[in-house]
Amino acid sequence: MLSIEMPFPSLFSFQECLWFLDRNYDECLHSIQDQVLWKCLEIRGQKRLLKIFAQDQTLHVVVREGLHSEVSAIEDYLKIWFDWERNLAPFYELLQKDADLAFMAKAYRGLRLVAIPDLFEALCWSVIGQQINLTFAYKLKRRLVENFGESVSFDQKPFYLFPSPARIATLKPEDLRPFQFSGRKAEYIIGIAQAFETRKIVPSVLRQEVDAEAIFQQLTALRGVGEWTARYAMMKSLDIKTSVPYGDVGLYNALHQVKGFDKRPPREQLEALFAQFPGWESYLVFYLWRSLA
DNA sequence: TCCCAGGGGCATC
DNA sequence: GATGCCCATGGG
Repeated sequence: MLSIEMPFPSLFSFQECLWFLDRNYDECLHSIQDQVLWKCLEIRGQKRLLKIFAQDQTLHVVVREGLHSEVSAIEDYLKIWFDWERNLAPFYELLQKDADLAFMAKAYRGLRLVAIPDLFEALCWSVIGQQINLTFAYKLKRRLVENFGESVSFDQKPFYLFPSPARIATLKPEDLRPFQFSGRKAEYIIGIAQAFETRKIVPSVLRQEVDAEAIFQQLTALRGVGEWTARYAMMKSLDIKTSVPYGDVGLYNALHQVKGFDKRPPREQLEALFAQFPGWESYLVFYLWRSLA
C-alpha cells in the first residue's frame, strides 16, 4: 500500500474543490463519499485507484497496490488536477477591485480551477456538452465511459478510466447512436479520436507550444471544435488560464446575475471586463460558474 | 406547447 | 461576416 501526503499550499481549499467535483451531477469518472474522493488513474500503464482526503491541512492519498516508483507521477497528476502550484493571492486582489465580484474572494476562498488533465477527455466532454443540458450531457458521458472505458473494481464497484482515443477511433457513428448521441456528436468524437491516433493532435506537443493562438488554430481545425470548445479545452486541460470560452451560456447567466449584464452581452463588454483580470481570465470564468450554484 | 440547454457546421447572401 | 437552419434530447 502506498501512502502520499501533500501539505496544502496557501489559499487551497479541498472542500471547495470537492464541492465542484460533486455538484449533484451523475459523474462517472470519480466518486465522493464522506469528504473522500475516489479516482481511477492509469499510472505508468497500470490502473490505480486513488483514495484522496484532507486532514490537518494536508492532502492524503492512499493507493492500495501502488508502488513507490509511482509517487511522483501521482503527485504530478494531483498538482495538475487541482492547479496546486498557483498562488491565488493576485487573483483575489483583482477581485477586490470590482465591487460586484469582490464577494467571490471570500465565498469561494481556496477554490482551484479543477482541470481535466486528459486532453482527449476534455475535448470529448466539451463536444458532448454542446447545446444540451448538463444532466443529459452527464448521461451521455456515462454511457460512453461505461461501454468503452476500462475499469478497476473495489468493494464490488467499478471505477472507470475515460476511454482511450484508440478505442473510440475504431467506432462508427452507428455505434454511438443507440446511446442517444446525435449523429453529429458521434462523428465529432470519433473524428477527434482519430486525430489523436494519427498524431494530428499530440497533447505533449500542444503543451509545449507557447503561442496560445497557435493552439487555438490547431484545436479549431478539428471538426466539431469551435471557439467555445477550444477555449474550454485550453483552460481546463492545457493550463492556459487566459482562455475565455466566449459564447458560454453559464458565463453569461452568471454575469447577468452578478453584474447585471445583458443575457447576451456584446463581445466588447466581455473583453473589457476580462481585460481587468490579465492572466486570470479563466479563473474569473470558473468562479463565475461557481456563483451559479 | 414552446423554449432553452456549458455550440458548431454548413449553406447562402 | 452576418444570418438562418439543422442537429437531438430533456427539463422547466
